Amino acid sequence: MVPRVQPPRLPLHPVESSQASPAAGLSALDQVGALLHETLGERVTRELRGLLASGRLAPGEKLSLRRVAEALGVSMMPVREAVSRLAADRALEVLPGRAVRVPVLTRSQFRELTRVRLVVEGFAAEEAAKNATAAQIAEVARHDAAFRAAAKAEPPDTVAAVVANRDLHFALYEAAAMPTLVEMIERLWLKAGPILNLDMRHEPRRLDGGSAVVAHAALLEALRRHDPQAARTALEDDIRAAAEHIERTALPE
Amino acid sequence: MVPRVQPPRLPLHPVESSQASPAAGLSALDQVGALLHETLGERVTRELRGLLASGRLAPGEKLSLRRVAEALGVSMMPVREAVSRLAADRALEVLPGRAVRVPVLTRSQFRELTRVRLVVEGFAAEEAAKNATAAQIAEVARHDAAFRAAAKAEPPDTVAAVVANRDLHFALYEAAAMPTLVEMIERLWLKAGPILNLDMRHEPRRLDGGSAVVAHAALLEALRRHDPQAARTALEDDIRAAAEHIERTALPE
DNA sequence: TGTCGTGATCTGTGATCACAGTTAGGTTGG
DNA sequence: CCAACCTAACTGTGATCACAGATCACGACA
Repeated sequence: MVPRVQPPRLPLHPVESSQASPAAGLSALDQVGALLHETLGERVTRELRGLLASGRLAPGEKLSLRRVAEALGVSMMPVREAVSRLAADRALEVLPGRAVRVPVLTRSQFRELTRVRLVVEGFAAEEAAKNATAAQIAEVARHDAAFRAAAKAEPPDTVAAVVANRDLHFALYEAAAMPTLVEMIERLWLKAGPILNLDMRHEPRRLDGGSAVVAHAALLEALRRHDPQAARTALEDDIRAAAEHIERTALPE
Repeated sequence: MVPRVQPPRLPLHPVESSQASPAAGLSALDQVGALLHETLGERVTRELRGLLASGRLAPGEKLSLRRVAEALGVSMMPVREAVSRLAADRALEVLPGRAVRVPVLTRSQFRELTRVRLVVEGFAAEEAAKNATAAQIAEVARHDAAFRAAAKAEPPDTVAAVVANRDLHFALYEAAAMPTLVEMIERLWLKAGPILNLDMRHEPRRLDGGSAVVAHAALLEALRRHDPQAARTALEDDIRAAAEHIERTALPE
């Protein structure tokens, strides 16, 4: 009865063990039960988030709850919960009578998203420049090195570049020490992720153009000088350059 | 076997028919199937949102899926979906092994939320001042009048004031013509709603102090002059005044 | 009188089943 | 050969059942 013998396995990445950093200065007993509990629904949510953020799920692609459930080896229930959450964030959309699919951004939607990102992430960059510790700056530098390596490789390692770029940005935002803000930015990236990364996958030569490399270097220097205004400008340049490229090449209508 | 004969009916408000404003310039046929289809889960989500935004659900209050389902006359399933969505937005939180409850903001969380609101809503005010049509400005003025009436009544009509204040702010944000931005602000308000409105309910004399009235007047004048900078400043004053009052009176630890 | 154990009852989570609506494919009639 | 119908498969939604863990109150023991 099964229409195809081989179920369409989704390209799942391994569970990234995002080990919570242990809070210092607590009795050993206090941290025991903390990281144990993770719901299946949360796991599926994280899985789908990763797929979206890395562009493995293309805009317009349709998902089936049952297919996803089968691919992940769980029942339909946790998938429903995950899709509900992501749909609430507009990271997925459910058509009235049909299937659930990855939203396709119109040009004007993408432009608005970019403007919001400039405001919110620009603010995060300012705060990060004010508050960043030496260790946090070093972390950003580490991801910057990884990004440059991936971009300058022959041929460019687009997958590694996408990951390094994401890590670099969020290492910066974490340095702002504003959890709500970081969550908000994650939601924005979830919306933009599919186009951004789908494009980078198709057009790896954008990497060696160097606009991102230049912006990242300026960002790091501003961070080291604790110069909020320069950090914001550098980040805005980075976002704007990527957005302009997307608008030219990968946007419908 | 039921512990109490009278199930604890939630104070549900009637379904506010938030009739979507008809998009102008469309064939009548195009909007037929649009508002027909509403899932039970979506309805419950809207219901809970209203309860949160209006402060009918106090911070720390615990909810039971079965109780809510019973109160709304639906099965547990749609409630689960609604709670999943709201929990994804941190408008509700589910304790690991326990119940789901309205989050209790710490002082530092509230401060961060306020700072983010200043940035995001300040930007929205700027854009609104640039783009607002005469009709949109009139709409804001209408809600301002309603707010002043509620605030100056004897005794002050706190419920009407909360509604008018919300309508005023979102009429402003709508004028920015950035849907993603408005959604983002709605999420912020959902987090702050419980404390803000719980406080206004307990301390109605904050209304006649007039800081909000003054800020709203300045906002309207800036809007009429299409002065983005003044609009931002007025809105920031409004947010800051309310936040300072909350910090003084209604915050734990 | 204070404290610990214990069982009933509640919690959210997950799975399974039923259903109405839609889609797509295959067949039939022109 | 093309178009229209019609059926079978698949969609998300909702309900119901089962289960492990946590809470709370009552009662026994010190």
